Amino acid sequence: MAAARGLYAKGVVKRAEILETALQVVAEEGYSGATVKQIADAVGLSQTGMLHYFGSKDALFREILRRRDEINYASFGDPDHPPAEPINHFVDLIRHNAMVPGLVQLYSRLSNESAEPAHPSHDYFQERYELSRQIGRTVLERLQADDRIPPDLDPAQLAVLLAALSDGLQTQWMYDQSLDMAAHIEYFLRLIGLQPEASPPPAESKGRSGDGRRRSRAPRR
Amino acid sequence: MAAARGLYAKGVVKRAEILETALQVVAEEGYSGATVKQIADAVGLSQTGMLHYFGSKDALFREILRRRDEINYASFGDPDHPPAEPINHFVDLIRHNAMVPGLVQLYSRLSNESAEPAHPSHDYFQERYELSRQIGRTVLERLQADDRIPPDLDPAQLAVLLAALSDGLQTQWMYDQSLDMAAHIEYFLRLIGLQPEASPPPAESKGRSGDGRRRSRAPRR
DNA sequence: GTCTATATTGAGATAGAC
DNA sequence: GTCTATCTCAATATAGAC
Repeated sequence: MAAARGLYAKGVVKRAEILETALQVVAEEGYSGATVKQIADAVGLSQTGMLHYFGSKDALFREILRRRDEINYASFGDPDHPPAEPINHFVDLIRHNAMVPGLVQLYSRLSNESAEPAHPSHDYFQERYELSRQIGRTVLERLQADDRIPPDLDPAQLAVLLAALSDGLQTQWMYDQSLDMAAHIEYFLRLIGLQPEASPPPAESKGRSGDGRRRSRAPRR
Repeated sequence: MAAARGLYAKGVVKRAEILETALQVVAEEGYSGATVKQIADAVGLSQTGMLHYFGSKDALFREILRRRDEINYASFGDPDHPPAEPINHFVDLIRHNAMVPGLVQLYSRLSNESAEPAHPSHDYFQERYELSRQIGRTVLERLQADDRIPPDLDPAQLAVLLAALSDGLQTQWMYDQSLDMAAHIEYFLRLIGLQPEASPPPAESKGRSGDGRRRSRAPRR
């Protein structure tokens, strides 16, 4: 009945170990280096030996991306315990992406290849998109409650736009790494009138002066 | 020396014929149906017979997308002779995309798969992105000159955002066809304060009344 | 649990006849 | 110019030994 847990302790550890290595291989070697064989070699297992832990190539790569999300959430904000300034963390995450071209490529390709309903990773990505939009919406509602973006904006629609921008900027960036993804997201945030976080609670009611809300435009690019 | 032109008249016609058929196959059968064999069957040629006109699968698919752009430009605005209202044509094009899922998928996949510098279609997409941004920038500058978007916006940055939105919305749409891509683009355009086209030139200075520029928010979704 | 070795599949490229 | 038939190649899945 161990199948109920699905994995023995040792398997769990090994699995995790494989994912860490795979993540590194992809990040370093790029998407082309991301073949089952390459990863198996890096882990020091045979192809079959490694696939045993995941079942198939698709499942393995799906898990790589899942693991990456986990790491990103940990570094850039856990959805259950959102950081103090989630919108900055989002921008940081975008900025971080520019350091790991291989992972960006892996994500872009898989998310597009899995679009067909019959694809084994279809449901994973579908849910992931729903989740991103939901997180985005929550964060934006929070900003709205804090009076940092105008009350007439629709957080749900903005969340869709942010998710689209994130994906679309990555594609353009892959063709031109001089494009500054984070700067473009920041430009968008300024467009919607995002106000900087008010310094904690200093005596003076600072940062919310009577200048309405439209601020200076983006400087870059 | 016929190689200078590269093609005989008959070849040119056949080529065009193949592309039209291929376009239909992809649009109808989806990306999965877009195998060399499937297209060759639909055209009534053998795989080799057909590939003879293009050289390779990559080149064929690249040409399919190129031909599609041609058709879209013709229907939705030629870049050399921009239509009276290019921004509406852009939105129309997005709306039109929702009618041809197979082509959207083909485009999304190829544009992501070709991101590696070594890929045969890399240059094609790289140039296509540059061109889209350039067209976008020109259109936005025009809107700015006509006082239909605020003067402090940066057309170049907005062009990048529009291209990213277009791509990113398509990806999300593939996972949820109830997402209205055109409506989201329109929402973005309202966000940046786009004013409706002034009715040609009626005596009354209408449509540019003193309401500043921020208009009502998007209604949908 | 892990390996080696093999099978299978699928696509695309090529050669040479008609 | 076009077809038939064949080849190569890569990649993943599977069978069965240790």
